[in-house]
Amino acid sequence: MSTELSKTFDPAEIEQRWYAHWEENGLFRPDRPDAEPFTIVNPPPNVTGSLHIGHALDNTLQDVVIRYERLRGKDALWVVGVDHAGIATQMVVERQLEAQQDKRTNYSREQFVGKVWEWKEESGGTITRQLRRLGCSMDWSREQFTMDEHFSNAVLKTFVDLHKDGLIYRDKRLVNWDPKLKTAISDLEVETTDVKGGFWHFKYPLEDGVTLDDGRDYIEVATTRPETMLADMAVAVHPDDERYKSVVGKHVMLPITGRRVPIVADEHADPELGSGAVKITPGHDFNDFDVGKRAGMKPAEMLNMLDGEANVCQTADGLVPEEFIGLHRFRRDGVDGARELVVARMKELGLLIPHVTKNKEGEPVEHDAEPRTIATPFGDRGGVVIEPWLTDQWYVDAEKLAAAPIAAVKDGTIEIVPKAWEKTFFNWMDNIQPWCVSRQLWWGHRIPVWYGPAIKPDDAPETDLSWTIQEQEFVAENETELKKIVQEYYGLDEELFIHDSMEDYLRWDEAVSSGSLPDSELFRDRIHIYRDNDVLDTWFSSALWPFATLGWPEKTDLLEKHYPNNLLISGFDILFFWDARMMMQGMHLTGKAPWPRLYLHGLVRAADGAKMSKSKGNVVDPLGLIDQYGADALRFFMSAMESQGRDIKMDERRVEGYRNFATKLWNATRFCQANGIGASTSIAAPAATQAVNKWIIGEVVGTRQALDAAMADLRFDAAANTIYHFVWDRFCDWYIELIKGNFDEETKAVAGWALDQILVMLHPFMPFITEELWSKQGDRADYPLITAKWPEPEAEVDPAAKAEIDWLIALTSAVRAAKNELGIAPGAKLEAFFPAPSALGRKVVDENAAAIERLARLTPVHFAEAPSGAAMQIGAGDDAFIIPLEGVIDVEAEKARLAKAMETSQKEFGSLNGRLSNANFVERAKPEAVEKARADAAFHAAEIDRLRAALARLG
RNA sequence: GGGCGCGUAGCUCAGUGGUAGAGCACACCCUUCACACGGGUGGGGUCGCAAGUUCAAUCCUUGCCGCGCCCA
Repeated sequence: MSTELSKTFDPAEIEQRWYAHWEENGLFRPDRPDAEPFTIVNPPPNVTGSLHIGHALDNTLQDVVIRYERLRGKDALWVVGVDHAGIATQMVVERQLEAQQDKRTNYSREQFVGKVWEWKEESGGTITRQLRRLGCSMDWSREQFTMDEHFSNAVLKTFVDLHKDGLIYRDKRLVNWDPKLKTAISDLEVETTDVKGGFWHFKYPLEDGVTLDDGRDYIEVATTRPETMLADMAVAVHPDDERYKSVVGKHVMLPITGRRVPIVADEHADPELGSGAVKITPGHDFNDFDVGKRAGMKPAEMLNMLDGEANVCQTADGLVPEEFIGLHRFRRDGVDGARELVVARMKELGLLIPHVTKNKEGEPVEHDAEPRTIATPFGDRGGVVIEPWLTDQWYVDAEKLAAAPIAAVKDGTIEIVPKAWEKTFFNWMDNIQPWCVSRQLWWGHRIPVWYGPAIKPDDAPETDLSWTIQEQEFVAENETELKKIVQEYYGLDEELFIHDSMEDYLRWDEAVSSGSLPDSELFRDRIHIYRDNDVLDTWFSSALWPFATLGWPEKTDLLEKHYPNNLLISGFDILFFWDARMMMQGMHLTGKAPWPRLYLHGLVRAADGAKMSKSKGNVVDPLGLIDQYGADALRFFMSAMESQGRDIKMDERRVEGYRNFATKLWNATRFCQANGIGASTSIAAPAATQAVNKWIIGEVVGTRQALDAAMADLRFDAAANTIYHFVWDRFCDWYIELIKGNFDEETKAVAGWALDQILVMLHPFMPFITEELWSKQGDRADYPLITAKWPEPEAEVDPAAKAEIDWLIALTSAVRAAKNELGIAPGAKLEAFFPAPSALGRKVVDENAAAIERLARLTPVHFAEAPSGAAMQIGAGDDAFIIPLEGVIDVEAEKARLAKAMETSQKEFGSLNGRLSNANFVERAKPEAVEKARADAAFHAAEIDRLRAALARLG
């Protein structure tokens, strides 16, 4: 029996109650050992994070899919977890320390990491609680964290395996260095922004009495970063540049440092740009680094003039004047830096070439620099200008790993939806750069590499002592393995002393040479090694998410069954960061594509189309929307607006509209209950004899087919709109109206069944209200909707019933429209004549007299000629009703109405007839098109006749 | 500079080689016993501009204009 619903729909109470019920009863992952698996993994949000509108979209779409597949009987697994988010999380905890006038470096690494864990335990669950409010049906029982032991082991194994395969290596080269966070970041984490800057022109004096062909004794260079001249190592000119051919191979004397550097020929120098000569700072510029290498410089020889915080330090040649040491690279917080001082000194030396403009009076005005817009790299987290910096870092050979994913997308093993993204994907993958994966942080997966002194290679000549300054790398998953390989290298009987950091090792080394520690603490007889300080890029670990969450590298049953996953849904903004890297790691480590399909959705934008951001203050909080309209309404909004990757503009009115939709369904169910319509007793459609019941069964079938088709193509908008229109326009507006006053057993059974089907089909989009209504429609405690059965094609469309009801709807609509236009009260019941009924028309009128009286408000209907006199004429399909209204209607208004209809039909007929009389159309168009045109033309011809007769009747 | 996407009713968006739709907004009507977060009816669009392909173009092609994003 059904339980009476409250008069009003209160989402908050229902949401809270049902979510707890589902989770407590394990309904997010019912035990279905023999069912076909369906698996998705969530993009793990940052453990520091809280739910924003983008999460709401992303997780709604995933939940729609997973609930749909669960209802279809699959062993649906939605893996959930959070990401340790190295930089972001470390920043949060450091900020907390700052607030207490404390800092990270006041603690040991171990202590600090302990503090991060404490914080994680305390507030790391925020976002997972919020996902629950959205109704997400993830498998919380297996919640994952990238720092979990098994996951961490997988990360280390990956590093070791990639290293073994030669796909990961240490290299000294320029990295994108974030001087605020004091870590390297990958090129994807750099955002280039145009900022206003300057272009300074300097004279570099030529050495040894050399002059240019035009007699000048200096070479002009221009730069946007004057401070880097302290580490200049060359001046480059284009090899074909006639102006400078004579000085290639000669030298200039750098002002300020007095460094003598060569003039080299390199195609990097653009003769069109500035003077055509460029200063080369290989240690602080990516292009210059390449020029330097081409000129024969080794990375180790390249001069570095900045420390990790981008303050000036002494270069290896000791030529930077003392006054520069310690200055920041450029002005910061109102304090001048090295840039400003270099410019000042150059000006004093008369070596600054001023930029000259004219003022209003036409007089020349000198400026230090030419104003310029400069594309400047910023760190996406720290927000400060990135410094190209020469360091040792670990790199993944992304180019090699990219080959398999590229092939997989090309041959369709992986389908990217929408397809337009494939081109972007290829463009990036084809030009992929080595991936810098080491980060100078404490929070994260520590790189499993140790360093020790090198031993003399067998083939090294006695005179070559270069090995003595080399370090030997040991890469191992765990300490046992480490000991094994270290002892193999040094000789099996050596004992080890492992320092936890390079700093510890250096302290020990210092103590050995200075004798500052007693011999008993030095362990001179052991081999001393130390561990790499750095941790791995967070994306290096999250790239393992589709399989390491399932137990990899162990061959677990779960992994066996649920890997590869079936689908990945993510925002397009992490296509490279995460999706591509999952493909690379997944295909290399498991030999399989992580999923056959990748769905990319867009961004949720503010109502005015701007990107939401905290600084703009236009952020819409999804939890606020849930409070106001309910989670179901927000979810439905997200689904209905999601049309294959297009950005979604936030439109609160629309969320409100979907709340109204939920209310509509609530009230429709209340109405059903009030009339004895309860839960269906069968999954198959009940037997039906009445047209209206056969019709609604057919409509359910059609809706389900359209919904399945939309879901198969991941057309969330089409799926949502399909069910929306079925519920409102078919079920509520017509079916319920048609059955009012006719609640026989058949109708009650069919109505109950149709409502159940609605609840099932709508459930993926609006899980809370549907579950509530499902439970209140009948006692189904052991059969909750979340695990109910998706409608199967166990019912048929009855075309005859459909034609009958369509005719009835057309008649009703036509009568209402005519009354409205003629100003007749909508409720007025009118007597009608139906002199020449079609077989269909006669049947419908015979069998639905009550409905025609109630909806069309025609009664009685005579199958007879109408009496002469003024009357209005109503059409339904090929039929015409004559409604005498002598004295009641405005004859002129009816004439105008008919004339307007006549005009429309004539225009249509004219157009159709024109096409049909075109031989080209009849011969060359598709037969169906011709056939349809003929039928339409015939209809309009008949309509014109009917209207003409009606007008004639009016005189 | 290269690439991608978008331009359809006042707004937010679907859509199809056969003459255009939804939600909201708007106008008028309805205190009809599920629902005014409702019901009924209606107005409103040379589908950015131009040319081409085609019997037929909002849809395909090219160019242009405007907007957005990504990469350099």
